[in-house]
Amino acid sequence: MASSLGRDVPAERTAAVANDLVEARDGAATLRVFLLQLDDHRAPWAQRVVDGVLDRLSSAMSALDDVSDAAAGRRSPAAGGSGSGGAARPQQSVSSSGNTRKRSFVSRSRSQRPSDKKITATLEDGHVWRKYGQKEIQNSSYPRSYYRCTHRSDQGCNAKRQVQVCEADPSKFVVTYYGDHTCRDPSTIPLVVPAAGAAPDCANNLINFGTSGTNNNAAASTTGASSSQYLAMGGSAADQLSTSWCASDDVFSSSAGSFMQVDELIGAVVGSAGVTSTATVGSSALDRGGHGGMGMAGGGGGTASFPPSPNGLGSFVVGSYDDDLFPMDP
DNA sequence: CTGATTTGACCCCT
DNA sequence: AGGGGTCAAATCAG
Repeated sequence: MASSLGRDVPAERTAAVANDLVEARDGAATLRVFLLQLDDHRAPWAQRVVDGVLDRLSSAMSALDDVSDAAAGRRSPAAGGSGSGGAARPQQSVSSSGNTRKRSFVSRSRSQRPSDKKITATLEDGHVWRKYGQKEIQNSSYPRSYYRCTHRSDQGCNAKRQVQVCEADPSKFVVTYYGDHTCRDPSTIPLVVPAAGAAPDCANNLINFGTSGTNNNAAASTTGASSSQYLAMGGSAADQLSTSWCASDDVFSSSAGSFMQVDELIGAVVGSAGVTSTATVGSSALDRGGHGGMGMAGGGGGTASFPPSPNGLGSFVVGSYDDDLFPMDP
């Protein structure tokens, strides 16, 4: 079909560019969070500037998407998730155990391109995930786990991710993200924007990259209370290991509210295109798996698996703030 | 009781 | 035909 557009741009290159854009966006989002710590006068301004950057990045990414879609001769929009092959073809079959299973093929966005891929030591990324499958993969000695955003049902958030233990370094995970979060659940925004007049020192509760939490975010394990409600930020900040795939380690110097200078931060974000996260933030994920992470919640429980959707705390939720909070200046 | 995970089965895509 | 992504019943924890 389309032939002219994508032909000039090698797929690999567009993928690389896309990846850079994703990382830049992440960095900008991170930066945004920090700029919010500024005083009331500068915060809105900084907010707008960063929003502008995010907007540009987003549009660049979508433009790139269009190009590569055209290049790949992609057919389904995959945006809403519906469409693609199967169409509406409800089927019914009987499993070996005698159960009748009806299946409706609504969204089989199979050839969806990853929006991001990271190698990380922690599975937390600030979103609440729900595991919906696990599978042994051909060329891998470790199973692959499939997660989707918890808010898929209530908000139609199509974000997904696949998690697999890194072959080269089993202490790390290869996390592949598909789709973007469209959910706007406040509970996924631990970074509470200080209400007007709120004491700024609550910053410590907003982001805490402190190392005190080296081990397990076991608390983050969903199995506890309703995972979507997990928002322990208020309590002991010391227990919160807010690691993030944004390679925060490279950017922030942690500990008790000591934040980087903004310009330093910008330099870090821009300079290091961000964010290749090999965030070796403790081996929390593994630790967690050790002490009861495995099959802690589920049924049968046999094969080794990943910790059940570790909701992350750290969190930089791109575009998660209500715009109303940041009115435009005249 | 509610909600999350496990796990085998199903089915699309390559 | 087989691999891989998803579904959904079964199971379990809080």
